[in-house]
Amino acid sequence: MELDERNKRVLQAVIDSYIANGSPIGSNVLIKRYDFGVSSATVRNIMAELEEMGYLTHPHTSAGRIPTDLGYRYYIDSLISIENDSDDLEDQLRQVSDAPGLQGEDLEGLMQEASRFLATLSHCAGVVISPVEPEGRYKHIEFVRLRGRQVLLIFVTSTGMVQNKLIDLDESITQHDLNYFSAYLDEELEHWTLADIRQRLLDKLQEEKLLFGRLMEETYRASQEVHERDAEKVYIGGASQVMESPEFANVEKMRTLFKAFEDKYKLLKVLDRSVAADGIKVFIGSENPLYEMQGCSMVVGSYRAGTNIIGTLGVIGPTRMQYKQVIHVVDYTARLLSRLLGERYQRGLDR
Amino acid sequence: MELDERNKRVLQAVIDSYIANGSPIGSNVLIKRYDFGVSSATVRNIMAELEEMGYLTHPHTSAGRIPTDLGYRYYIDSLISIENDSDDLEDQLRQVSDAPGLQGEDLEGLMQEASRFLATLSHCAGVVISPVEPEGRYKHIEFVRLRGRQVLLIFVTSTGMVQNKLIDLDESITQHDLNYFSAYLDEELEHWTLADIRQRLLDKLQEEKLLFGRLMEETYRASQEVHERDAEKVYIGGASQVMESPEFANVEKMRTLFKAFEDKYKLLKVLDRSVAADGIKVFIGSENPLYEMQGCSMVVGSYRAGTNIIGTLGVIGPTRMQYKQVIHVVDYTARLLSRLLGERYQRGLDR
DNA sequence: ATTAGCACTCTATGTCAAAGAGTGCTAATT
DNA sequence: AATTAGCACTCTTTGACATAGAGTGCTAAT
Repeated sequence: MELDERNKRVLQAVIDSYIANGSPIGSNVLIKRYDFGVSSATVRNIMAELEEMGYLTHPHTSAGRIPTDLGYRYYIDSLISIENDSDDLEDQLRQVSDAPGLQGEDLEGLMQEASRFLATLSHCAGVVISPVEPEGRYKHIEFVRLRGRQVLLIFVTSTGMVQNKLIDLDESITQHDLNYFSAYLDEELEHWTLADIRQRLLDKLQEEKLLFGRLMEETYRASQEVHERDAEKVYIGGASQVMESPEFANVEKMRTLFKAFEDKYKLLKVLDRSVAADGIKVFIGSENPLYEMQGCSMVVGSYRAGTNIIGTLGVIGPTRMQYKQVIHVVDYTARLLSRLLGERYQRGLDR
Repeated sequence: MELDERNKRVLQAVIDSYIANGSPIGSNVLIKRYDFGVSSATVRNIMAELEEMGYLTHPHTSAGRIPTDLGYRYYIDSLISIENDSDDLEDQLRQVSDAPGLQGEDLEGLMQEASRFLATLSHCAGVVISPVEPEGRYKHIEFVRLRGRQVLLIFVTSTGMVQNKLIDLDESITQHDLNYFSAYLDEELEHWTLADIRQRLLDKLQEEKLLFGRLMEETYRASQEVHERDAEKVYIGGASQVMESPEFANVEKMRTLFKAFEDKYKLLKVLDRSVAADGIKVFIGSENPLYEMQGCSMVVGSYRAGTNIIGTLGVIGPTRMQYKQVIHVVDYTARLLSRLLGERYQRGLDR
């Protein structure tokens, strides 16, 4: 699959041009816009060659060429240079990332803001998955008696994540007893990892069928739920951006995409799985792991706390997107989010 | 604006028919489908009359009639009978509302589920605004020392709402001191309403510039934030449903609508304001308080805890929607949500 | 190996006619 | 006086057809 220099240049020109204008591009237009030093007939031959290799195609005989998914693949792997970005974009990035909202305290707000940030700068839908906290360990459980048999359970991890659950007991219990039980759990569970405490609770539960049996049981169940519910959340921002691009003039296509957006769980799985490794990944059209999105492309990256990858983010848009810019935006946002969350996690450390 | 019985029947027939089929309806089709006991010519005269009164219009001379917004208004106010619903819908409602998801513990999940419930049954986008809790009173504040100068503040109301905030102190503080301060606050603030405790904290803050000055200050700030952040949230479910209806084949129109969906704050204001009163409200086309939605209709209602209205919910869809069914669905969902939340609030009471 | 030239293909656009749906008016009927 | 039959008129939709334009692919010449 080696392409000589000239063929590469033609392929690049076709794809650049198609990305910019969205219309199939023919040999005449091509030599007018780019200077290859050869005639249109030669370009035609080259294009035919590229088509045979699977990088280009044309919608019908008398139309110009457009890239195939394979063509885009080659383009991204070998042809685009990430370095020479327009300063324009760089400025815009810095400007927008200084705006308020990204600085806010609220994790939820930050996620939402980040997804919107991605969307506005990439003109695609922005997707951010909230961080998992691999460092999280048991810190504290608090029980608050609300009314009668209703008790609020509050679960705190060492990273400051808080989850709560309402439980109904069979019989009333005093706040004093609750405090006692809480102190007991704190002692037994301190510093254990989130994964481990469930087992430990289970052990305790079987070991001693004591006064707090029922409460213990509920605590166990809660810890399980906390584990499940804390499963990462998916934030989608600026979905309406994708409606801008003419490829989605077809309403049916768009509906499929938006349906996929609504099934956040599926999206989560796909995004989570696909970004085990480092760096930015691009899924083009049919490469897309989600069937509903095979007409789209996805550019995804990951953000981290220290050395650990703690979350995923990216954009979803038409296959014909400005890959160069979008890759840069995703990369930038990933770093930005890493920094912002890093601040958050580090801030309280002893200095 | 009095219409005689026959005119009413014709208007109703036209609107019913248009809602069902989406195509303008002419005099011939009308007399074939409904039996008025008069000829098409007479019906034509009646239609012309209705048009002059502003209830009907036609897209061009040789097309049939379609309802105007005013026509829909009259239809909803005077012509549709809510009672005689199809048993079909009733069955469907009961069936879907028994499904899991609506029973879950998580408030956030419940809201999301409810919005989806509305969407699937109405074939419109479902909107639910999370409840404000007028009954909420101070219950407990817990401080958890995470690392060094970082302290997690957890705020609990009597209704079981939990909010948390991370604060950075200037100097380290022991968990023991934090517990002391927490106990102090519990004593000082117990049973006060959420609105009042902020003032009370402020008083305390000025009164005693003691050891906990900084902590108190942060607590005050947190209480303020909690108040603001707890502002109702907007949940939109099944937005892709509206793409089904042919009136949104126009992508530009759809984009406007989806942009409006993204600006949840605006949506919140409008929905909140419009449902001060009781019962179901319908906004038709240009009646819509949101400019971006003037091509749409909104059916909104409110849900309650006891006698207090605590939240709003509804659907947004094309002006040509199945009002009768949709109104019923919104009403049903409002009651359902009232019941589910009622259970939640009541469950812990002493029995 | 490159290129000029040309036949060929397919789309996009515009025009035209015919069919169909529906109206509004008039004159006749009840 | 209200209703109706009848008819001319209007406007959209559809399909057929011609034309212009863009672009290819092939062949033969360079």
